[in-house]
Amino acid sequence: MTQSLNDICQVRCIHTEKVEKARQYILQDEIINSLAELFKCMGDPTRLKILHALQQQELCVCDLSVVVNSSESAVSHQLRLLRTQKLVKFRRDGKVIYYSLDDHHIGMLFNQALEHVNE
Amino acid sequence: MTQSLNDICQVRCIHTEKVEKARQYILQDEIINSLAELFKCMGDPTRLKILHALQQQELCVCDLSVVVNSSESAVSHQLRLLRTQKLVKFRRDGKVIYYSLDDHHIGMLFNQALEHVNE
DNA sequence: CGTACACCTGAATTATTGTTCATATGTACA
DNA sequence: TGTACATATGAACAATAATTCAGGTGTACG
Repeated sequence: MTQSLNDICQVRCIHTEKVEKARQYILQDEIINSLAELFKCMGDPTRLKILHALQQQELCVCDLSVVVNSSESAVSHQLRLLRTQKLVKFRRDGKVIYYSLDDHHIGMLFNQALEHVNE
Repeated sequence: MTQSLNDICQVRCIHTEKVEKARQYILQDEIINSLAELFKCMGDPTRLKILHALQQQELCVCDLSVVVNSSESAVSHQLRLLRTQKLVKFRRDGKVIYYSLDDHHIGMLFNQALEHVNE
């Protein structure tokens, strides 16, 4: 798991104690990667617009493409990503597929980020 | 600002009322782009590791590169990005430059995201 | 059935991004 | 002033990602 002090490269490291302290605080790569995936998902204007629109109400692909001003194909591709990351869910009603947010944390992340931006 | 119903492409749009409602909810592109920039910043494992380490304590570039297991140059490049986005700040002490988080929202975003991942 | 329509998918293309390497700053200290 | 060291930077390269285009599902309804 956590490497000991002895394993730390002594050449580059300046503050050995601080580095050791930081090492014990490190998150597993698996967790870091999941977090990065999540943030990456929200790091694209088109996807953000989609998520924000879905925060208000469920929408079909067709409507979404109009609202976010992108092609249906592009929106569909992005929705697949968002689906994979469990950010959105969908229900089928005949030919139409309605998308909605899958997790209330997304909205909170969105608002939290807004506070950072508005400073 | 907000376009009226008449401006909506009637061909692609299915649910006119829902689309109109969504249009009134739309955020300015400027805001969306700022948000996307912020999330994009947090959408990379190396940068996330950096941010997480800085959540605990301030660290110099040298230490950071050891902690996140990346080259000093790579870390320096990433830090510049984080600096530009006002996610981290720094202070100089002789030859050494110490970095720390610039905004408490970052930590909250981090924790909020963790909750989404842990489900 | 077969046509229409909402949506999905894969390949291709172009744009963006992360890292490396070589070199440049800037500070301390002899 | 000159050397050492911490950090920054620019160019180059490889990897990733967003969009478009051309077709492929799946459902409804005549």
